[in-house]
Amino acid sequence: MAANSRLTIGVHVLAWLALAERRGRAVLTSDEVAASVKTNPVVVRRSLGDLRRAGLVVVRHGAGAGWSLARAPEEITVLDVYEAVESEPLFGLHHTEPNLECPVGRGIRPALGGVYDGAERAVRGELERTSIADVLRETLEVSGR
Amino acid sequence: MAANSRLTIGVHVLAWLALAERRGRAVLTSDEVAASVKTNPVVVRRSLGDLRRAGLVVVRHGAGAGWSLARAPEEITVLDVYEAVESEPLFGLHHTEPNLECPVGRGIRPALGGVYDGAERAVRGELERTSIADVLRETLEVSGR
DNA sequence: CTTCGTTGTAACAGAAGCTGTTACAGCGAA
DNA sequence: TTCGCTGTAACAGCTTCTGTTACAACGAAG
Repeated sequence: MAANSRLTIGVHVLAWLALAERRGRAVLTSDEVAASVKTNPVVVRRSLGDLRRAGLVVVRHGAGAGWSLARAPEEITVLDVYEAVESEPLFGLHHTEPNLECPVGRGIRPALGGVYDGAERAVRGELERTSIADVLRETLEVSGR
Repeated sequence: MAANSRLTIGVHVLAWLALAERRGRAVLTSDEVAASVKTNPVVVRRSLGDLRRAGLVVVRHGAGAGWSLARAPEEITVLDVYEAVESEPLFGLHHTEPNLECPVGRGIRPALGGVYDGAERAVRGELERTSIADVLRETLEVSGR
């Protein structure tokens, strides 16, 4: 499948907000964020909406409106972003119920569910190890500031 | 996205072949496998084609044709199946290149790539811990034989 | 060497999801 | 009251997945 890029967009947006804040720009509009991601402002607002519902960013309305981080970038992990933007499990079970008259068809789903749960736990544990501040630091090292 | 079910189909097919073999049916046709998965035989042949290219199953043509495992179910891991049926990475980067004039846009992709590589490694390590024989055993425990 | 059941693959339709885009109502600070 | 920005609906284009039909190719059996 063409893997979706929502996690990438979400992390990019937060890293950019974190850098702007460090530079004294506490609030960014979706237009300004979209310029860095190079996509449409509505796409960014959709992503920021997910992040806002998860409590990772706050929004200001009215004149001088825009977005900022809800807490320090050290305290937002990539796992937080993953949970904010992703609702589907990593692996899907059968689209249609397998044949329940077959012993394999009858028992395979719970058996596979255990394996998939383990894989999800592994991914989450790994994503939790990295914060937005970590990503921003590595990003700036690569881009040479 | 609606997660795809190819890994599930692949594991189901192999578990069914393993059980059939244990019961003395060394070779199954795609029709017989499809009856357990409850889907179209062509869908099963597509999955079996992936598994054959990966060396997990062997096919016989002509009269009495059909499929069987290429090696013992204890020596096929869920990771083998994952690699046989899945080509895309777990997480996608930006669809369009971000703004390279922005420090974040310039460095975010390699930084995120490191995080995603770690997550892929974690998933693979977890999938490698379970064999088709393990899945079959748990499946039969659940289905009560 | 013919027969016949099965494989391997192309082609297509329908459904679903993602990205990108336009449009516009709603909000709130100034 | 104004004005800039948000929030969201609606739509198009693209891609992928599943399911389906169709048919050429293969090879064991007789």
